[in-house]
Amino acid sequence: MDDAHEGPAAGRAHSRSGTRETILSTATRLIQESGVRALTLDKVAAACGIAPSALTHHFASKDELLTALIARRDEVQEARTVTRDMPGREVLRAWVGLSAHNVQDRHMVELFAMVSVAAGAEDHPAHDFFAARYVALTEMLEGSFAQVKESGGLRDGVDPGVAAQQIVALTDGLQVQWMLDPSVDMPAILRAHLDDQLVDPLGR
Amino acid sequence: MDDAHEGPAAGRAHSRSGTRETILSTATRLIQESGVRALTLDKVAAACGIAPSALTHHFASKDELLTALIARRDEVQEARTVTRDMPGREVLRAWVGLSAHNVQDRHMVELFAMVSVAAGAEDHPAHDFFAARYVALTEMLEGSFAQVKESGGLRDGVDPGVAAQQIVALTDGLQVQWMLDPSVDMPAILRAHLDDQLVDPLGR
DNA sequence: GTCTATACGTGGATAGAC
DNA sequence: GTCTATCCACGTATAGAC
Repeated sequence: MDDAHEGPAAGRAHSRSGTRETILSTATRLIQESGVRALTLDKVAAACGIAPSALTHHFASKDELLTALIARRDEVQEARTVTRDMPGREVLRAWVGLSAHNVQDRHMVELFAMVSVAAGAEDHPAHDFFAARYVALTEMLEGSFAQVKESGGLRDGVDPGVAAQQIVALTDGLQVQWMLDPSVDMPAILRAHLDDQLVDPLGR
Repeated sequence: MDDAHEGPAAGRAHSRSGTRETILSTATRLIQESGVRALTLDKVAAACGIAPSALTHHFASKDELLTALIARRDEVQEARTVTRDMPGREVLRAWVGLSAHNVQDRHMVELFAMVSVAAGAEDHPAHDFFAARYVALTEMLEGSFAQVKESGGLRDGVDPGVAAQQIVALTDGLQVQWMLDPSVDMPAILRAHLDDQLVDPLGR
């Protein structure tokens, strides 16, 4: 993982200060244990064995820390789902599988949903980051849908660009419903949506 | 404490507590002007011309106030879109129209998204309220889809219950994308989704 | 029952010394 | 880079006046 493109306060490539990574994994662990709402910078610092204000040197604000957590999780999940050169259809299948995996990480889903919604506000520090994130995401998926379309796998009238926006939106929205009611079957509902668009069902 | 254990839902039965309504509309106005992030209880109180702690007597917490704002908006929008006895197909059309209307209320969309996501956390005070809200919403829409299905308007394999969850999730998720990129055409994407499920397109 | 005044706790940001 | 120390905003709780 290259931390080359990181935020404003990104360090040199060689710095590799283990502290930053320690903070990220510690914060992740705390969230997985007790949820985002319970997370305070003080607790993170304490769990890291450093002073609260020492965090400031690595992450200028709480929002920045949370955003870094998500960026970090993205890398892991991207590696888990989308390998370059993967056929479009397989990307879609992997996408559905991802939502199945997320069910085991409730608090991380909460974190993700909370921060991406907060970033929707124009004055939020991570607004641009998330905007770019969604552009990249939908473009990637649009490519997958386009690939399926070229091989005649898409039903008439289904536009790859629109389909990409839909699958992303559906995924985000389902997380909200699932948080409110864990019996909501995210993968099944996603698959049903795709099956409405694909000539041949994804199967399982 | 006031009467009984009134949930975050807040009542509409004992409607006229003048001040309560003043607080709600003032808070709404402040949010529409400056967004949710900028809203503090102090500002609300100041704008209402009352002391900050006077808010406590009407809304026990900030979460409760925000939830009441959403409940209030629900009533307006419900009246705007869904009239009882409205044919299922018309409900769906009205639902799409609603998203077109929301575009004019960016900050209220932010409020809605932010609170409903926050309420996803199990320890959030409004968790149960929002869970019930989504159940009511999806059941209403499921009824509409079922009605369309009975008249043969639904494509094979489309389940009314799943379709209801999908349209709600899609709407929520699209709001996130739209906040990050206002060029996202929510109504068009919603309509495209419905047209994939309906035998005859919704048209316009 | 509704308002005011005041104070407390928490949590995030800031400044400067080592 | 990390610390100590401080400050301030905000939400919440308490006591009391009308």
